[in-house]
Amino acid sequence: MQITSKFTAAVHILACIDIFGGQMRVTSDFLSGSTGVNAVIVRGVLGQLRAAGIVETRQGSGGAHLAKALDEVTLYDIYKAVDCVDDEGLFHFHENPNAECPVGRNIHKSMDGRLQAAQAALENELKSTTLAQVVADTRKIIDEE
Amino acid sequence: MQITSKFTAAVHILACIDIFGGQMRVTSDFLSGSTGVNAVIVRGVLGQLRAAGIVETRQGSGGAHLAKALDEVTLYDIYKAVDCVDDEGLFHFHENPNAECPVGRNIHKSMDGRLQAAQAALENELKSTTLAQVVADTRKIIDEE
DNA sequence: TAAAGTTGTAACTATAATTGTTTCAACTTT
DNA sequence: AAAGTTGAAACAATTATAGTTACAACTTTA
Repeated sequence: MQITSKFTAAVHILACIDIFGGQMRVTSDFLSGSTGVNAVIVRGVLGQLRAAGIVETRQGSGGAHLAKALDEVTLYDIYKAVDCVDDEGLFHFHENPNAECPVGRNIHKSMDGRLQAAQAALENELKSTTLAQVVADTRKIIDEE
Repeated sequence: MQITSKFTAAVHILACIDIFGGQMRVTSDFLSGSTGVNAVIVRGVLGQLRAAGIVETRQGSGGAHLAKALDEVTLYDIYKAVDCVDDEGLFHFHENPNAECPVGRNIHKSMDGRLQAAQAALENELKSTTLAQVVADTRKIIDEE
């Protein structure tokens, strides 16, 4: 099981928009070239980021732009935007526990809080890092190359 | 994206082994009935739990038994046993970033540590709860019914 | 020792999720 | 009007998950 690669692709995309946005028009085709992700998928990700208020795009003119400051976007915002984990939660209960068995009808209840806590721990960690930090690290690595 | 339901099924199975193990033989067929999970899948999960040293099973005689005290098994041990997340990690990098792009060839490096930290936060939370706690909660809920 | 019941496992199927692809209308700029 | 772009629908390919069928190996017990 793995979280969709659209998440890391989205971070990559946002880093590109910041790093290359000054010099050129950052189109879905360019982003496809940098990420290795199909241009239609890139446009899909950009659409999700747009819906979340993270980027701006326009038909025709082309080129994506950031809609927020880098330090106002956390990895969690991106994770939510690309819908890594749906409303059902990260953990997936087996679906037909037997209600006639005392364990079967209660196991969900007795685990739920703990599983939610684990998911929250993951998400809080993602909230603690901003795009500004990731882009700063990326720029630093590039400069040191 | 969701973590395999074999994880919650495994916890359910272990709770059943503890709660019903005194009174009866807890077979894969019985566990299939309580969990609603196919008996062959149950046997597969039991095999993984056995490989991890958490349960004991034997061909022929039937009936699974716990190989450890309830408070010596954490949710993390079960999560590892049923292989919820493989060696690649919870997060999944897009696979063909362009090495000729400065962002493409460095994004992995600049995100990796933070993604590992997020995964570790999840796993540490799972380490903090034992099967003893889950079974105690389950028994309590059953008693209050 | 034969019968019944069970585990372990391989091979296969069904279903769902993920990613990629094709196609084209709508839009903007030149 | 032409060129380039986004948005989105429809479909295909691939992979992952869970279920199913089938059966050999094993244990108990009658």
